Amino acid sequence: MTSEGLDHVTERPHGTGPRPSSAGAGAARAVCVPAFDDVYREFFPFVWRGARRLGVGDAALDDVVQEVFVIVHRRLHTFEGRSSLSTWLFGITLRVVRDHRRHAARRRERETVDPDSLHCAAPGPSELLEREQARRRLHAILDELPDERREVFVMADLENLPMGDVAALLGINVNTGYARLRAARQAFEAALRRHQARDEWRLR
DNA sequence: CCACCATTAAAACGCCTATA
DNA sequence: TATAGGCGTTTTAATGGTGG
Repeated sequence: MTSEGLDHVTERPHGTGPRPSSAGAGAARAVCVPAFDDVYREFFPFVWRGARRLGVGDAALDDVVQEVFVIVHRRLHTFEGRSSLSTWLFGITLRVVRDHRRHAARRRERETVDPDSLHCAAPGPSELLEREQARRRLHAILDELPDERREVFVMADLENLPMGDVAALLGINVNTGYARLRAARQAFEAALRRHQARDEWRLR
């Protein structure tokens, strides 16, 4: 589920390995800034998915993603390679989504996925249907999480960003990030069980 | 005052890698 | 191949803030 894409441009696969931001790297790092077109092509699904999972409704999704890439286009030359490109992009996505949330709240039209809509999917091939239902369920459960936990959960678990980067992006202590992630996982599992139990009950 | 929750620091654990 | 060390992650306990 991770966007591999252009991550190689900034080296470092997700997970282990020395962190590019680790102190003591006295040697100058040659930062290869990728072309905007390549970034757009490679990371559009990543940004789209991230914004969706952070709670942007279908109606505003295109605008939010567009806004992200407008900023990326403007700021790409400032990318220093201190984190991976996907982390940098997610930071921008996060700020745009938060702005969107504030405006949506002001307009009293925060967009959420109606959990009941889980059962309104149009008929089709069973596999497509199952996938669509799983996607809706995921978003319905994510909508139940508090924003702070949702952000950590989406970045760390769903997009596989390293916790150090997640914490830095959110401006929190890394252990706080882990505590939130743990709480989010527990809440997610509990919600998943609730949804499954409700489905089984309805199918009787 | 008390209970609850979030945050933080520290310790413990497990995995990976470099080296002999 | 065995082992030491590094690093990321998890767990636990302490602390502070907030609401009833």
